[in-house]
Amino acid sequence: MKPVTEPRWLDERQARAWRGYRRMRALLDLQITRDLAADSGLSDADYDVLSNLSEVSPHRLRLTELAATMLWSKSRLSHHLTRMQQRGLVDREECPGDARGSMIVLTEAGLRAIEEAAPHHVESVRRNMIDLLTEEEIAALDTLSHRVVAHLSGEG
Amino acid sequence: MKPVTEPRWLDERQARAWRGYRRMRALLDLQITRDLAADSGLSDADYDVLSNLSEVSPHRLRLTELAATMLWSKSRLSHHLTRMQQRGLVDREECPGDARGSMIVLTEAGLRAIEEAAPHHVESVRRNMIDLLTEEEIAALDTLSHRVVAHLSGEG
DNA sequence: ACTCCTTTGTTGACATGTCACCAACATAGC
DNA sequence: GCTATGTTGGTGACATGTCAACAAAGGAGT
Repeated sequence: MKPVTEPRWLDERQARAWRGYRRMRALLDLQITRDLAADSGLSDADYDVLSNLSEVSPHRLRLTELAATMLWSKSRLSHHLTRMQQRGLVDREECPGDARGSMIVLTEAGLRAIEEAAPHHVESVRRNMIDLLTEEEIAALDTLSHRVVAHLSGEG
Repeated sequence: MKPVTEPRWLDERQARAWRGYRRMRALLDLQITRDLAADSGLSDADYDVLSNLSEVSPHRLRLTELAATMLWSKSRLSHHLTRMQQRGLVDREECPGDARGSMIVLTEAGLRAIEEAAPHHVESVRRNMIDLLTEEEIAALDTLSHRVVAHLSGEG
């Protein structure tokens, strides 16, 4: 009276693809983190924060907005920003029109950091992933990932 | 005298693919972690450890071996095993033939845990990823990921 | 204005991962 | 046997992430 339904195990190719994805994910992460640290002294998290801030017009965002964009919890972001603020990469400003709010601002040093880091980072991404793929594979990855993202964003 | 070479930025499709991959990675992780915790009370890390142990013949591995398979540092694994050991999922035994060594053994409870977790986990993997992809996309992901893994394993 | 509910960002306690270092041991070459 | 060197697993200090609780505002309905 236990087995609800026989589980639909993955077939060989699916299993290979899944394991490959997981392993690529792990190794790629390690390598890109290493490169980033060596080239720029930034962590992945630092780079993400700086990158998102530098991509908006007056280099500033509400904490909540930034957290939503990055798929981070507000708590995690707040903690991390405290550390980045101590290093002078970002700053907190009062939010006009909402006294609770906190505006996260890219500092001069932060801007310089991301501008110096970006070229190296792109090189790393190319070297370790993008340049290893064919046009078709890039297209497939594009389509496939956006479909999965849509699924995961849409429902729970 | 600054710019070494003009960085080879990603073109539009490459950038879309890269961002999509990153976002899929983040969301998929969150979802699978949530499902795993809800269905089995295990973390990703727990599942990985148990899964690797259950896949070898006498359900036991040297710590170093296990760490290498999982791409974890020995330190991380040692810490995590201490916690899992306190929960009764694994055990440490002396290693015959190498007095330094530590054999990591799957306990009865650990075996039961992974056996109960596996079907739910596969369902989650299917629902959130595999079943969303076409045959061709799975094939592409398989090929592509193994090429990247080979690159990252081969050299630094 | 007042109540009720939500949102915002922060904090502290705790879980987890990283790093540098260490003691115990194995192994090779002498 | 003995020494030099590398390996194994563990440890503590610290960096980072998670979670629940919180104070301070905002905002809707009346």
